[in-house]
This record gives sequence, structure tokens and C-alpha cells, in this order.
Amino acid sequence: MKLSTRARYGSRALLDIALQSSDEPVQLKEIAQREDISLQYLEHLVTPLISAGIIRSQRGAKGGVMLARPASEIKLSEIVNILEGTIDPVECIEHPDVCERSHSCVTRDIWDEVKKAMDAVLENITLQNLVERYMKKEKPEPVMYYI
Amino acid sequence: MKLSTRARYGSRALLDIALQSSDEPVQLKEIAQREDISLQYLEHLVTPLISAGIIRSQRGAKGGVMLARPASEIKLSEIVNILEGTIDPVECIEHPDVCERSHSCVTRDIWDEVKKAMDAVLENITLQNLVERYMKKEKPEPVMYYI
DNA sequence: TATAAAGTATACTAAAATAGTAGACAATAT
DNA sequence: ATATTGTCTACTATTTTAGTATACTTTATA
Repeated sequence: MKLSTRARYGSRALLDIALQSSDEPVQLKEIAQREDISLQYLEHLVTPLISAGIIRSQRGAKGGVMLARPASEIKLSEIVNILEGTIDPVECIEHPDVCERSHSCVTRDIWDEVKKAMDAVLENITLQNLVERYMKKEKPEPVMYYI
Repeated sequence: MKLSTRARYGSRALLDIALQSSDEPVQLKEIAQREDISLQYLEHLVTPLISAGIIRSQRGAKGGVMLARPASEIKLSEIVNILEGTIDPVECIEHPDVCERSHSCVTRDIWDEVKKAMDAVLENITLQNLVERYMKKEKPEPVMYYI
């Protein structure tokens, strides 16, 4: 029941891009270095994200990638879905035919509830939220101490 | 992000046992047949469930397995945990040391929230609940039709 | 317009996890 | 005594995941 590196690395890469947010594209090489992901593997993650319209790329010298939409409009559920495929904990949620029991299977119902619980979390978190969380961790609000 | 067959088969096997609930042990061979799981594979699932005190077994002729506790005291979270290992979607939840970023990683925080959402579902469903859901599906309450 | 610096695409390989099988062994009801 | 049933350990096959390699395309800019 583990997420693969694809979703993990991919989310980190996207957060990285969001944090560099300027008008200039961010080079894959830089992302790879900062995030400790091999450039070649990162490319595998970037391609589907481009196809899905999460990021866009500029080829050639001074090229790189950038968010295709505002960070506030990129939901984590979308990212995970693109990189991980469906989050369904069991095949029979999406394709009931794989098991003749599906229609009457109560355990299947449970896995569906589990999926929905996960979805609910991921649907409500955007890249922008991640950026804010990051900022908060990096620069915590000064705390007042009362003596 | 798939559950393995272990948790799926295991839950079904336990529900099967709960449904046969009598004082007599249920034979593994029967469970295997009803649930379409090879006997040998089922044995792999049964062993850890016995160790964990979910079921107990009687060896020898007329032997089999039975619930070691009332179905209402067996939570799905426990079953999944035994058969699947932790449900953590990423290694770094349980073992932050696997990644030097853990302490400052905001994506990790998200995966932790996802885990908690899943846990919340599985903690609240017992084998007894599954039995009741099953009964409901099999013998739906008669519905009044108003003309 | 040549060229270096990027991203793109496809194919391959290694490693790990998952799923499943086989067979000898141990306990027990009858 | 013995047939029936669970137990244990070892092995194997398959699939998925992770990662590497290499040739190719695009483009800024000198």
C-alpha cells in the first residue's frame, strides 16, 4: 500500500517548480539536483505532467519547465492520478469485471470508502497550499513570549 | 497504491469465517473453495492472523480455524496491518531517517494526512459490520411500495 | 547560420515485491 | 492405526518499480 516514487518525486518536483516561480523556465537539471532525483528519471515524470497540462516546457537553450496554470489551480489529486494512475486500492473499484464477486462483495465496498477518504484529502490540497506550508516551515511567524 | 492480494484475500477469508460462525471450526479447504484462493496461498495468510490472535486453529481431523474474538472486536485496520504491513503510503512516515528531507518536507506531511484518513475508515469498521453489510445485501429489508 | 544547451522519445536492464507452488511434517478425531 | 487436517520452510515465476542509456529534436544566441 505504498505510493511509488513517481508520485513522491513528482510532487516534490512540482513544488520545487512552484517555489522558483518566476517567468523563467526552471531547468530539469536544477530540479534534479535540488531534489536528488536522476535527471533521466525525472524526465520520465515530467513527460506525463506536460501531456496532462500541469506544466509546459520550453525546449532548447535556456529552456526548462514551468507551471502551466496557477499553483492554486493544481490539485494534488490530479498529480497523484497522473503519476500513479488511479489511487484505487483495488482493481475491482474501477473495473468490477475483474472479479465476479464485485456486485455483492462487501469488502470491495470498504476499499471504495478508503479510496474516497484518500481522495477527499488530495482533492483539497493544491500546489499553492504546499507552497504556503513550505513558507511557514521555513519562516515561522515570530512567536510572542509572555513572561 | 494498490492493496496487495494478502489484505484482500485475508479480509474475505475472515468474513467467510465470520459468516459460518458456529462452534465448529471452518476448514481452510472450504474457505479456499468458496473464496477462490489456492489452499496453499491461503495458509500463508492464515498463519500471521493466528499469531496476531485474530483467529485460532484446531489441527487434525475435523480441524479448521475460527475467530479468536467476537467479530465485533476485530477491526479492519488490524487485519490490514497484519497482512499488509503498515498502511503508510510512504516509508518516511514511519522511518523519517530514510530521507534527510523528512523534517522539513511538506509533501511528507500530506502523505501523513492521507494515511490518517485511511486509518480513520479502517478503524471504524469491524468484521461484525461486514457481516451486517453482507446480510443486508443478501436479504434486503422488504420495501413498501406505495401506489 | 553554427553550435551548445536544453527537452523528447524509446528501448533496455536491474532490483524488489508480490503471488503462488511444492512437499515434508505435526497434531488429532475417530 | 490412520485419515484428515493444519504448519512450516523452501523455492519459483511473474509483475511492478526504478533506473540507465542513447539517439534525436528544438532553440537561444554568438
